[in-house]
Amino acid sequence: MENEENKKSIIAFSSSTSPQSISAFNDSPIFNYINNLSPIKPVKGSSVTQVFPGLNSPPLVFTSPRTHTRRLDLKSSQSHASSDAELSLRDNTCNITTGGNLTPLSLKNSQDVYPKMTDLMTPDGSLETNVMAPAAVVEQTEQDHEGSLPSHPEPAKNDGKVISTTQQYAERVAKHQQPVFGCYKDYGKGIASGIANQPTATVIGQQLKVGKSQLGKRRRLQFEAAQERVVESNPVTQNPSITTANSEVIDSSISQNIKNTSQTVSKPSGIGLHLNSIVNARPLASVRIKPNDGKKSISITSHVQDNMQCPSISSNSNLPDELSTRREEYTHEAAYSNDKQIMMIENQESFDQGSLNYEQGQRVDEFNRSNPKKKRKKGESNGDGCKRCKCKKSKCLKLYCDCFAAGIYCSGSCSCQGCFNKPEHQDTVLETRKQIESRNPLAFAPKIVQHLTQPPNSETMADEDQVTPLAAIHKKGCNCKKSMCLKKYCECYQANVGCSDGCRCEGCQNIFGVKGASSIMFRERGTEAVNEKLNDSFDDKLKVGSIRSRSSLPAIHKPYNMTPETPSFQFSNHGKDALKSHVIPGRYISSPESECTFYPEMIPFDQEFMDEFSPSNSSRSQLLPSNGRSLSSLGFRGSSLVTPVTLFGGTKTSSRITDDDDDTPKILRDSCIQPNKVIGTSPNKKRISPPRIRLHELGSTSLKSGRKFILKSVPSFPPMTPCINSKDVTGHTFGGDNTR
DNA sequence: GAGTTTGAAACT
DNA sequence: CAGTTTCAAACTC
Repeated sequence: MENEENKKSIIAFSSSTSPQSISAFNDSPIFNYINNLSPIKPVKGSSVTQVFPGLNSPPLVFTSPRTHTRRLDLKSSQSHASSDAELSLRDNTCNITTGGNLTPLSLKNSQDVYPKMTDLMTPDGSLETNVMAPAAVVEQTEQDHEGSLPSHPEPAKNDGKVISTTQQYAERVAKHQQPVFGCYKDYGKGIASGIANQPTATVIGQQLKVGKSQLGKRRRLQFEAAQERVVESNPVTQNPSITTANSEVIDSSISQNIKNTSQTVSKPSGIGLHLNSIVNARPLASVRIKPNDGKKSISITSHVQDNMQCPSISSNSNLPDELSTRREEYTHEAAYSNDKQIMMIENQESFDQGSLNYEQGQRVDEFNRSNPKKKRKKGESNGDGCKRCKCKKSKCLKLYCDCFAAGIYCSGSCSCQGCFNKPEHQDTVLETRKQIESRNPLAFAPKIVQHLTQPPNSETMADEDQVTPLAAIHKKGCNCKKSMCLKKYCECYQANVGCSDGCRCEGCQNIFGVKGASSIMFRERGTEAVNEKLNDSFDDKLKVGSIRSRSSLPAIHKPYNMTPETPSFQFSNHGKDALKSHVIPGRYISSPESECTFYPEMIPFDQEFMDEFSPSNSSRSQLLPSNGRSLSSLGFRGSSLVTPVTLFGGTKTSSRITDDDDDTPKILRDSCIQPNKVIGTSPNKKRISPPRIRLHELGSTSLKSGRKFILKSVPSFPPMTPCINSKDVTGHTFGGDNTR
């Protein structure tokens, strides 16, 4: 009975979008409770990036107005979560979509959002995610954690070991399989496989811990899908495959000291993987390990990109005030604060090194912030961080236009003239886009592709501190003649990637790598040079500063270049799994032991699922136990969406360390390559991370038990062209709607 | 803020 | 595919 009631409540809340229902909700004890938890004051309005409906190509913004609706169905599904594979699949889809689409920052106006994106979420149209739903559910869960949550398949057992201090709670929740935060829950495979429970439990435990320690944050999490995802992004939390031991370790480490934790979600970038999206890119996230009173603390910081915001933001009338408020808050935070500290985990072991990069990053950020001029130029973004164009003749219907190229509509912040890149001209936009794509199928595809490179010194890599280098290159290459690839005129430089043999540049001096030279060598040089410069001073030599700012975070800059926004986790295995240099859609694997640079991407779906269905999912970050088993469900993934093709088109099932085993057509692979992935790499290929941080260290047991977490990069970028259905230009583009 | 430089995109 | 033109961002003053 109780379960039924719960379900009803949840559903009712979820489904209700009417003012009355909202009002009712606001008056509910739960809501009050929530309000009491957070000091944050409600603000109205939320932002949503306007994206071209029906664009398959680069997933730009994942937000969709509909995301906020139909939550009922989702909820219902979840609460009724069954082992049904189909259901799981749908959930998974939903989740994926949610993860990508719910970028907090981008959600503002549902009506501006491309309709199709919303649809993407649910194959049958019933599973759209609703940001609110999670919160409601959470509340329900909390209030009722003792009791009866929806009937789910019996959750996996924790072997009697629970994960943390909040273990009890977690377990209870886990049993009910209630999504604590947002959409991540145990979507997809996890559910189907029935293994989702454990992870869920872990996640919940962690979240709870965090939440309890920081009510305000917790509240945000509840209301902010994105934030939820941040939490979800925690590798430990989402992966069903995470064993109890692992969970325990991680959890314990987390529980030990969650302080100063500001959980925020990375700002969504409305820009896809196109080079444009990379411009002005900043580190999305970084992991820092630093000593803290004798304890090792790991802080994961997501760096929000100023420019990744969508130009068009409007208020979302569908959201309750509270939600809107949260969104607003988030938006502001994201807009004005590039660095989002997502989580801090403290461990009791001593810290040795590894904070350098982070510190540098901090310095860089500070530098950026302290240099308005630079910042302004750099992003040419408006106050809210949205990129804006100034097209005068192209009508914003050509690739000249950053907005168009990025797949987003121009907004009021743009100073373009005769702009057609607006929702009201959707047809024109789509048509033009089609036209361009017909000319060049990959016109909207990411220009930056990553490739993993074998660590310079494999022996060195034995060191756990090593991070597998992940290099990125401009697919097409630049053609610079005068800038020597040292200015943003150069697309390679702009993307913080080195020039490659594909470049036709003259006098290349790209600090990220010179054409024709060993990328690693050059990158190292570049990084070192950058670092040196950083050490010199931040205030003088803007030029240098410019370079520094972009490259200053050796470990980080790469990642952010490529990724627009989604946070993802990455653990390096020190190159043990290093790939040979090649373009990879995302087979990046690194070990947890080394640093983790990551984007707080949260994709709630099970990685294994992805593995099985996606040929090109490689870029997605994924935690894998050393034994090769996927720790999926960590929910880390690129901001980008996973197109249906990406998710289901493939047949590959396992090891995808190299492209060799990838059946994905080259075109798909290329297009799917994600710039977004996290690259836990330092430009110089040296260990970036807080070197000594190893998961096993985090929790004394986990690693000792022989398990390692390997972060696998997952492609967040959906295949563009290949995935495009000539007919289905309509929408479902970014989310994976194509899967249907 | 205006003007210049630059290189990608578009065109031929 | 190469050459030219167009375009808007990056940059300079």
